[in-house]
Amino acid sequence: GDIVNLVPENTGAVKGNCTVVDDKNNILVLHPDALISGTTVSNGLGCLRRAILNERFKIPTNADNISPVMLVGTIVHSVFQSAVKLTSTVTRDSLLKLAKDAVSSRRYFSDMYVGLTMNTDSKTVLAQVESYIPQIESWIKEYKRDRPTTGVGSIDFQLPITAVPDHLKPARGSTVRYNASTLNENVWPRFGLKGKIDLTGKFRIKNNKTQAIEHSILPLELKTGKDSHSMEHHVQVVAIYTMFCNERRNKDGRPPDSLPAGLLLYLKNVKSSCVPLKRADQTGVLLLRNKIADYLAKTTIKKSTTSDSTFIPSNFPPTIDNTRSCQRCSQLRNCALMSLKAAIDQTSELMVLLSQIFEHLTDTDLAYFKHWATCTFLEEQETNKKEKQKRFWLKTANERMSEGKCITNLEIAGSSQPHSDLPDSMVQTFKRYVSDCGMGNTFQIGEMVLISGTEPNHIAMATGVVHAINQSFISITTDRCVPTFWLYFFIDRHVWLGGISVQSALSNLSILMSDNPQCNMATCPQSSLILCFKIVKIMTNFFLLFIFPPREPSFVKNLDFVPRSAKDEVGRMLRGLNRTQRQAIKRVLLSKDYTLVVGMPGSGKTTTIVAMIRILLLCGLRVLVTSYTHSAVDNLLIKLIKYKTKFLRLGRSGQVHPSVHPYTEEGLSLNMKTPRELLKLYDESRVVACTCLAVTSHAFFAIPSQNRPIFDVCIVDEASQIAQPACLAPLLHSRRFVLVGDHLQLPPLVVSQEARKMGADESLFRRLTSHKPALCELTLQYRMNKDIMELSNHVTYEGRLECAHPSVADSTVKLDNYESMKTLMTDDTKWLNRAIDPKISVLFLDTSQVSFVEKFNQGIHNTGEAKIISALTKWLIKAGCNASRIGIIAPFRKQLKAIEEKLNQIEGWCFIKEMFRIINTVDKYQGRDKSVILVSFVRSKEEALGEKLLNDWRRLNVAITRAKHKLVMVGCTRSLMEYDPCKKIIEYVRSKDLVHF
DNA sequence: ACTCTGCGTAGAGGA
Repeated sequence: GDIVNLVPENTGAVKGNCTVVDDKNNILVLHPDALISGTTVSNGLGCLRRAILNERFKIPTNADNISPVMLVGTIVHSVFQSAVKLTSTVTRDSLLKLAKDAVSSRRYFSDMYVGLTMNTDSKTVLAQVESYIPQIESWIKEYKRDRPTTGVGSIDFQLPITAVPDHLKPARGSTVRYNASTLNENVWPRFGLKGKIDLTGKFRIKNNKTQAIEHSILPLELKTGKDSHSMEHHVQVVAIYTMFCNERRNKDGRPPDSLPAGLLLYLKNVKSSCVPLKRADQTGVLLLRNKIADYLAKTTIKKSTTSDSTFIPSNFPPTIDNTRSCQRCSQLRNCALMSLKAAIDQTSELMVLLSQIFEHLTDTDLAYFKHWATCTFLEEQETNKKEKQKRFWLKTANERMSEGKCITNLEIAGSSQPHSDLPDSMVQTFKRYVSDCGMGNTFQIGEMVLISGTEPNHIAMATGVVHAINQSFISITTDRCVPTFWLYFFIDRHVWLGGISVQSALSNLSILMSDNPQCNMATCPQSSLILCFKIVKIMTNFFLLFIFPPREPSFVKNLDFVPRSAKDEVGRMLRGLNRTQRQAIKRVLLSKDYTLVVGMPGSGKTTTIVAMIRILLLCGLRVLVTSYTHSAVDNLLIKLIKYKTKFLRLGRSGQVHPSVHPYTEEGLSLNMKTPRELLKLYDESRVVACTCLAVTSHAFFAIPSQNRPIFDVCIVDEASQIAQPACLAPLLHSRRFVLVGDHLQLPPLVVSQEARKMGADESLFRRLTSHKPALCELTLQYRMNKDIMELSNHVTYEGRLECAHPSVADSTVKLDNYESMKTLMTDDTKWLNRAIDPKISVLFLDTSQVSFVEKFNQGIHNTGEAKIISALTKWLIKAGCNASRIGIIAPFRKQLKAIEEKLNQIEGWCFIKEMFRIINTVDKYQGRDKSVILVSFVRSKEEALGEKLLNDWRRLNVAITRAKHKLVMVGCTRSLMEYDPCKKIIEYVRSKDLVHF
């Protein structure tokens, strides 16, 4: 069942109906849609296991992201590329200027920041970069032949004859034309490989066999380190890049005698060589690639032999057991963790090495890792199944176009322009060659896209971000000039393939298992997986953290630590809050380790967090604010802005809410000249906000562990919706933390049933709710009137919800035209009358007698219910209810579509629905409310329904707690009685006579 | 076949 791609090379190898694939003929690519990077393959040359671990645990285990040496290498590359592009004569001074510009470029700010934390300042970096200038100068002087007539970006090089393979001699004496207009090109070929070429050029050469003059496009790979001429370099550079370059650029596939070769330049001693691509190299590389792709595609999970119910991934490459190389392997800890102790031969030398990794860990600690790693792998496996369908190159451009994921028939409109705000960025504009249908709605500004040429081999030439778009033009921000070899282009939405959630989950777990004192575990006498906390003294003399078994939270006795100067202000702020909110904040202030704040629906959770942040600041504490989604983080920040509280928002500005933009790193560092200023900004920010996943990847947190930024308090909003491994990251950077959420609302989304059975949807919040002293409940709510609240109290909250105010309890929907409209209603529309009547706050419209049966067509939907909902909506608007105050909820996406179709007749509906996000799934409605909520339950079937979405208490709870004044539910009670949560709702509304047939 | 968000990326060099 595995999918392969056959790359036909030699038609002679076809025998009858069969195509021969062997060491001499043709090439087979396994899982061709899994694109493996060139570095991963060359990594696999030394140790396959390490290559896989590198992919799985993307974030380096030693927490030092980029070493100063690497930084220098990166910058030298960019200086070299700029130097090649120079149209004026290259002088020592012009090169020095390039070096200076590169070192102070904003592009390397965050890397330079990491350097600073390791005592490497920009001066040191510049000095090292400058040491390469003479080499760059001599290389360019030797090979560059300026030809002003060829125009900008076209440069001729002369290469030494010895650099060219024997059978091919440069045409006309010794001159080889080298057109260096493409730098740092993306590589995504059909061999299932991806990568970036430093420099691509066009050769004009004479073939000694045929005497013909050929043009061949060759890649050049630059190395600034030692001229090791290692296997790795040859594999990465020559085999992979050459294979690709030849494939993509030299038309008609590969004429047998054209020049498949690549150039390798070691800049340190200016040694360049031309390495021809041999068939054996090519097949060798692809065999290795195929192995890696197979390991990555199938992380089969096996039941372990031990008694516990966890699984271990069985399809993992073996250890190489070479102590010399293993010793300094950056993946050593992860290698050990994936070996899970028992699997390694006890007598091997490697065992000694690995056992050191485990020394500080107990079996319980390891079981925790094993449990969550297993859940993560299971989840990945399930996601992979779906992701495969997303892989866009398996469909034609026109198919993608019709799905709104692609814009075809684009041509270049003018040359790349420098971006006005972003340094080092270019903007390339395209225009639609045919204008039969517009493209205005295809993409949004800020979205990531891929730019491709029209030839099948020219997929993903460059990546970029949508800068502007209208019906006929689209402009893309890229970090370099878009190659313009082709006439026509298409632009695709960037589909994300690598599971960042997998990588970050595994990395977080790995860090938790590290020897870092902040992550220390304690022995657990009880059964595993009960995460809890132990106070461990760490080097900063503060405390944390994770441990099993459950440890009760601890508190200080009083609030004496609040600075005298702040007391009045703190008191004033506390008085502005209600009873339960005040208690929660006091609890947080007194806490030594952790607090859980249960924010029930409409209880002013955001208000409380905002007040909490401001009070913590007044107490002189530094606060980290996170949540899983950007919108949740920004939701808090927007309120914080109103109080003029300063903060630093980390994260891609395209994802950040526009009103928070001035506070993003990009916004705040706009006029910065040196990385030192960035360091200052980081150091001085008392409130830092970002998503959980950003913590695992952002440079702010990436500095070496002993200097890792430690916050006094970390606040995690919507914590009940965050998967446990993802939630760990921010906590590892704080001394104590506050989780805010509601475990009676929706849990983290887990797609794998198996993982869910193992408890993968248990958030850290939920896990810790068993520690009652840590819990504070915000029970006073400002949203629902008493009838709606009572329903929720009955179904979920067991009477704990209270209205914060009598005005909340008694409020009803405002319908100015209701009375005049009532006269229009007949007996036939009695149900409508009852549903709209402002005095009735909760009503269940039972469809079981009219048999509105659900249908399945790319999703479950129910047209009958959709009709009812749209009729209700129209009448509500007529009765004087502003559309913005109406919310429509269904559990299934397809039903939303069905409802939308019915509502499209309303004038200006498209605009209104987008503007006020009226129609959405239950899951997406969490955290929001509307005056009137219409719920369509959809499910109605003759036979049994089975356990599905509606069987989750928490989803039902979310659905019924979104309405302030009016909640109308539409559904087939006969079918819904199958679900216990629905049954409870139906029994309640029946008992109160709130059902209409 | 329900529900769906988060990531810039691949390589930068060392042994």
